[in-house]
This record gives sequence, structure tokens and C-alpha cells, in this order.
Amino acid sequence: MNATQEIVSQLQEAGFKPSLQRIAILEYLRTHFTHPTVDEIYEALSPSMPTLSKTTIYNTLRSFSQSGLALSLRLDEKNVHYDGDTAPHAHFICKDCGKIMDVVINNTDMLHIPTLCGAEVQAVEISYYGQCDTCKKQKEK
Amino acid sequence: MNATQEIVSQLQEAGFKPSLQRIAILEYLRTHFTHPTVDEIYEALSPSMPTLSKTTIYNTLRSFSQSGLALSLRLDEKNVHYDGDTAPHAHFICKDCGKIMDVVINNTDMLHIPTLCGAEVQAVEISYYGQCDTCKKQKEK
DNA sequence: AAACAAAGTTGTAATGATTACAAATATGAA
DNA sequence: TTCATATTTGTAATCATTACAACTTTGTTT
Repeated sequence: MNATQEIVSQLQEAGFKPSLQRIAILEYLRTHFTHPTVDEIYEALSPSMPTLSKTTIYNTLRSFSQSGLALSLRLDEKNVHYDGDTAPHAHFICKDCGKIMDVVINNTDMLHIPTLCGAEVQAVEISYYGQCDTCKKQKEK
Repeated sequence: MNATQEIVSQLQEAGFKPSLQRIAILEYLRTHFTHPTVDEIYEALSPSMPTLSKTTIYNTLRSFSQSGLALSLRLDEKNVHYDGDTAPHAHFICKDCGKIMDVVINNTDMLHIPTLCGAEVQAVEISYYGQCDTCKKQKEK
């Protein structure tokens, strides 16, 4: 099974018809670990799919994150970021430049979902905020 | 020292002049653990401070969260929530009704801030997403 | 106390990400 | 083909947040 076939079957398993747009968006998420925003995905796909609409990307990403095909990250006040890597991990975001980095979680307890007085927890989001190496050095100058 | 005096000295320690507006906003945050939005604070304080402006609340909360007097939480796509409880803890938010609950973190490792290849981590945010008890029961009917 | 500067507050207008919605298009079955 | 349904598209609306300039307060200097 090649890469696109894998994408198609992931879409079907999640109950989506594998339209060209959905394939392109999911394939982008699965191959780019940059935690893109809607705009970034639009800029990337638009050249090869000139009729692609931002509304489609908004709708598609919403249903992807609802069905668990992707994660939606609320890391900064401005844009929602999306993550095609659904394996458990955390994120670091630089307050100055906005750069987002994956953070490996070694302590399995952190990802263990607790029981919360009857509530059903479906997802955990662990985010670290601070200043990245580059911005730190730039400020010291 | 009474409650308001305590608020005033907290403001001064953080480098703020204790204006009536700042006192009112910080006092509200310190006595209401509802993770309020700007709008909720505005609705609450407006009756006793009719000239209070939302811009002031936005500005004040931004500087509070920058200086560590309060936390800004990006729990839902819509509004930023603020938390006057700066002690380490996590949050649960119900995807259906939007209710936010505090979650006690027993495992101190979870709040231990890791070293991330030269980056300086200043804050950790741990959020659980799911469906609360009430909404779960309502759906079952 | 008047004059002044600095800090803080206010209201309005602009911004910009996201959503609503209705028209257009594609898909697949009868 | 014809029809029903799902999907996509573009435009217009929404609404939280920010920019900005005017106004007010505060404290200081003369």
C-alpha cells in the first residue's frame, strides 16, 4: 500500500469519503510536522489546487479533529494550529517568535488520563510556554 | 492586613500602581475561581464601576498575565479565560457545555519544567478535554 | 495653588480569524 | 439521463481582540 492509499483508507475508516481535498489536507498533515495553521495549509496546497477554498480547509480540519484524525492546538491567541501526529506528545511554543517544537513525554503518568468525578476525558494537551534558544541569544546581545 | 491591602501590595510588588480598576480586577480574580473571560469580568464589575472600559480589562489582564499575577488560559477557541489562582494545577473543559473545572495534579513530575535544548520554559499548561458528568447523562437520555 | 508631565483609562474604529449560508459542483444510484 | 445527496466554494457576517487618539487622574515643580 502506497502513501496515498494509506491516507485514503484512514479517511474511510474515520467515515469520510476520500475527496481530493480531504486527501490533500490529510496528506499534508501527515508529512509536515510544522503544526500548520489554516492559512499555511492554504498557501501550501493552493498552487496545485487552485480552486481550493479556505472554508473547505476550516471545515475539513474541524471534522478531522473531531474524529481524531488530527489534533487542534490552541497554542497561541491568534490562530489554531493543527497537528497530524496524533501520538502522545507535548509542545513548546516561544512567546517571542512563535516557533512550536514537539516535546517528548517520557513520564507515562503525564499522558495517563485521570478520572474526573464522572467526566469522560477524551484528550490531554500539555503545553510549555517560554523563550526559545535563538530568541534568548538575540535578546542578550 | 485586610484583603484589599493584600491586593494593593501584590500590585505594587509586581510594579503596578494600584489604581481602582486594577484593584477591582485583581480582587475579582482572587475571589472568583470561575476562570472568567473579559466579558464576564466586565459584566461583574460594570454595575459598581459604570465607567469601566473593556479595553482597560483587556490591557490589565494582559499585563497581569505577563507579570505572573494571573494566568491566561486558551482552553477554547472562542475566548481567553483568566485564572487568579497561580498555584500549579490543570484544567478540564467540557466540549459540550464549556464548563471549566480545576484538576489537582498529584504527580509533581508533571509540573516540573523540563530543559528543552536551550529554551527557557516559563509556564506549563495542562488541559483535559472531554464531556462532563452532566452532559454525559443528558446525552444518554 | 497653578502648571506641567507622566501614567492610566476610555470609547470608537479597525483588524482579522472563523463561521454562516446559499449557490455551484461532484458523486453515485435508479 | 435524472435525480438525490454529499461536498465544495465564495461572499458576507460575526465577534473577540487590538490600535489609537482623546480624556482623566495623579503627583511634582514652581
